[in-house]
Amino acid sequence: MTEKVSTENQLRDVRLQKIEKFKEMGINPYPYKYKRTGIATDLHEKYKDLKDDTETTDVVRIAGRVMAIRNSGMFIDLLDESGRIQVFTHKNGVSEEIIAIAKLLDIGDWIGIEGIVRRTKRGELTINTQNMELLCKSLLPLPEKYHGLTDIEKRYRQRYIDLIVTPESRDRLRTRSRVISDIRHYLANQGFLEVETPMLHVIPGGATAKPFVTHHKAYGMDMYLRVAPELHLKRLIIGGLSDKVFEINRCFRNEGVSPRHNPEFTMVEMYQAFADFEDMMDLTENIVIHICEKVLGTYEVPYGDTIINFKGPWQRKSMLTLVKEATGVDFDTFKTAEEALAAAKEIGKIPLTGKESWGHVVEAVFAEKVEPNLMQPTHVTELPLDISPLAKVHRDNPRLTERFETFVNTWEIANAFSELNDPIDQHQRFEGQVAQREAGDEEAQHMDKDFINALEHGMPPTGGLGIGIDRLIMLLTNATSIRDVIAFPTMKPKD
RNA sequence: GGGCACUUAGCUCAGCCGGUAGAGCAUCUGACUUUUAAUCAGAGGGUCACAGGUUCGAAUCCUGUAGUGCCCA
Repeated sequence: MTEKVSTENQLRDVRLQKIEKFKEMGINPYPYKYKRTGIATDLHEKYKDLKDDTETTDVVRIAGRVMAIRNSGMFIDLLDESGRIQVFTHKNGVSEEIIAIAKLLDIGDWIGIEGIVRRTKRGELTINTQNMELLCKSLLPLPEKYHGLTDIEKRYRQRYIDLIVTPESRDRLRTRSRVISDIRHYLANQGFLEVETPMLHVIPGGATAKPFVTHHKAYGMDMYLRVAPELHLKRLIIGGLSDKVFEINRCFRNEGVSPRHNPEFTMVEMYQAFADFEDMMDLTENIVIHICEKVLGTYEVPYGDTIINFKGPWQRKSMLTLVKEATGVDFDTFKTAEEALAAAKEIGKIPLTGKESWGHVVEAVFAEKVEPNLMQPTHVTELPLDISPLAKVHRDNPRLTERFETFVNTWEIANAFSELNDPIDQHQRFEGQVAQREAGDEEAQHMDKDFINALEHGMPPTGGLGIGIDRLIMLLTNATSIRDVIAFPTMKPKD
């Protein structure tokens, strides 16, 4: 036995031996169930007025994971889904078998405790063990109790460990779940029908983005993971399935990874017949304000050094106005892309190739000069036509669309428009996109003839809105990375 | 895609101008017993991310690779 074993294996071996000891005692280290009668926070609430150094006669059954062992096993901190509670096991109060079980426990094991509720003289609510059952023996050690798991990479790769030892991670993902569930209920209450549309697309569409390619064997063809559900949701509006539809689901974009971009992310998209982009602005605010009320209980949300105030109404300004305010330049006065490019050059530090259209120039100036200052919720309205291939032309200005993007903390969290329902116009826009693709723009959209065909059957005036759920949850939970609000973020394999 | 930084025990971290590895927690043995980062005594535990190079000698200096983080595009 000269073979060297790692510390981790040594620690694991010790626990494997403990499993054998349990078996020798006739105890199954992986039993089937445990009937509990209480959880930690409920007990803390129920007995909050119990005086120090007082014992009740109430017997409860709790279950959880051993998180700390003090005084040679006399005190155990148990963690269940609701929180922590202390367990006290004294050799004078229980059978020898229970003392034997307690001696074999490690941090990380799951146990069930039946016992009497009391409060210690130091004020800690405690369950005095009468009976103890091993519910699952763990083999691997948990991170250190004081510092927890600080290795960011390990927290993402092994989220199960992070969740055990990092309360903030549990809270964030629980908030995420509540936010999504709340949006779902809010929209349902507003008469929106929840639908599911394909993840596998033959033609990727509905957003300006690079798609993932996959392959369908039986059909012998490549397919794309969807970049947006937009075109299918509009088909449902055309079909009259419901005047209001929505979908909460994953989209996939084959782009770089950053603190604000995960290759797969969650969007809610909703479409409302007979509504326009102004109605969608109201809807955006109402949804977020509703979440603030229901989930956070406040409109003032701290993020980093600032406080974001979600209380409505939010500022609404056109992109051209904002650009004018920031630069003093009114791009609406330029008739051609050349004039706009020259003006942008004059402003300086705008990344441009010189081949941009008028709208792309406006967008670039906006991104550079306005976006970094949009901290409080702001609807940026009336985006240029040539960067909005699915939006309806503005009723007052043919170079603009009835579209807005909502910015919070400098991030775009929503994108919406009066949906283009003129099939001839849409066909021309697609052709423009195809031309951009052929000119080398990988993000430009494809021609979707079936979608044009659908539009030719008539889509009522419709407002459409997409909200990026992950970024919204980042804002609501003060998360610095999108990876903090996704349970299992995309990570490159280590080996 | 570019720049910078990080990677040492299961976890959290030291390790200086190059001399062959340290602490706390966790684990094990024992003591103690109403603790809460329990305490006390002792013990075991390392491919210093990986691959090269310089050197008598590398965790340390150099180059490359990988992963992660931050900033930029």
